[in-house]
Amino acid sequence: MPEHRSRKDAARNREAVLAAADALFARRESAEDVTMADVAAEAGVGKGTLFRAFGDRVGLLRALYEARLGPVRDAVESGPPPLGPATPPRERVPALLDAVLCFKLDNRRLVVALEESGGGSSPYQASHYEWLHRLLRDVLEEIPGAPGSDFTAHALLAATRADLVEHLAGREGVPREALRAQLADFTAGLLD
Amino acid sequence: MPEHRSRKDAARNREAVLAAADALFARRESAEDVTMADVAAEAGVGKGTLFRAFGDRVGLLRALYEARLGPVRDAVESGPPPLGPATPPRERVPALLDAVLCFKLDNRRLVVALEESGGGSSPYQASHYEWLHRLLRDVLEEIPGAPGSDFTAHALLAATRADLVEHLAGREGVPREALRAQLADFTAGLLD
DNA sequence: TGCAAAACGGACCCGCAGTCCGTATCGTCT
DNA sequence: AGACGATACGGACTGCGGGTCCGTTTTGCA
Repeated sequence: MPEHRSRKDAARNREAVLAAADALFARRESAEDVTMADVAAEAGVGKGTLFRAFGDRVGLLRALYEARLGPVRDAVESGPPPLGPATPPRERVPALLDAVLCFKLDNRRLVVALEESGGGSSPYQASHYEWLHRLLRDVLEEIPGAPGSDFTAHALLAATRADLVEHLAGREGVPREALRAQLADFTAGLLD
Repeated sequence: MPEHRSRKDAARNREAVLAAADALFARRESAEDVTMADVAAEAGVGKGTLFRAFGDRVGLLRALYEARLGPVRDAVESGPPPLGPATPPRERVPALLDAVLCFKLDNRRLVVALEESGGGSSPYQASHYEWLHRLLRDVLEEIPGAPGSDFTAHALLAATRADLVEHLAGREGVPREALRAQLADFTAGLLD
């Protein structure tokens, strides 16, 4: 039993807001022009409710992000190869990066919004980035002959930055499979 | 002779604004909390003047950026090795990346501000990015055995993203030389 | 010196994130 | 069931920053 169950209306409103935000991000061109008031209206809820549930804009974005990321996290932490922990490092690195790339392709607008939000040096302070970085670094560490896995992990993840993906896939129209292939080539080039 | 000399007061105010913005970015913690009104006040100028001279916030940032970038551009386009055009490709690639990294280290706050500004998929629409990308890609192209130089150029540049640099050098306190060495190792790993 | 064009500057407007507080709902205790 | 404290609701309200407007001042040419 959870210590303090949240009230039923609160829980339902939370879901409504999440769904509304999802719908709006899907519908609108850029996440930039989805306002908090829009989300509240779409969810049929007051702004106060929205902010109480998520704190601020970034909180909402993060909540959505975490929800979408869940399956990937599971696949990585306890799934079968080539993503799961039983995979040999040399195969797992490209698999991880491919998974990240696909995730960002599937959630472009949301991820762009999240990576841009919160001035200063986000997205590098977000917990999911730290998780991913650590994981990738540790896997790289197990491949002999790779220098500076910490920076290498950062650099590889930087190649999947949301706005780069958006630029290539969205603005320049590079097809999904081509992008995946290029990223795969790139990482392959590194690991030899 | 320029076709239309701008009026003397206009020119002087433009310089004053540039200098003021420079000073403020140097003084304040983050570029995020330098407002246009601040810049105008520091320059001893009205907001109208500021906006007439630079169009908008991004315009001001770009102007500052171009001014700082000028020397680098010259060194790359017509300077001596290892940056200039006479350098053999295999040496020029790391030299270029090192130059970019140093530039971003020296202009952290400004570059972070510029890369974050203008929603959507900037910084990939900025002309200087396109210039840099093309250049790097063309140099890579001349190294045999490197696949997909277009994406590779993007990926390498992504490793010098301003917010990553800010995170490592600023937040985590990685020393300048260490960062340069890590980037050098990384690119060396790719080119073999 | 006179006068139009160009530039000035700060009051003003607008849109949005985030707050506040009077009202409505929940769930529990008797 | 009734009632009452705790919790949540919602939308009017605030603060702030980017960008505009327009009456006033400066410039530079004749």
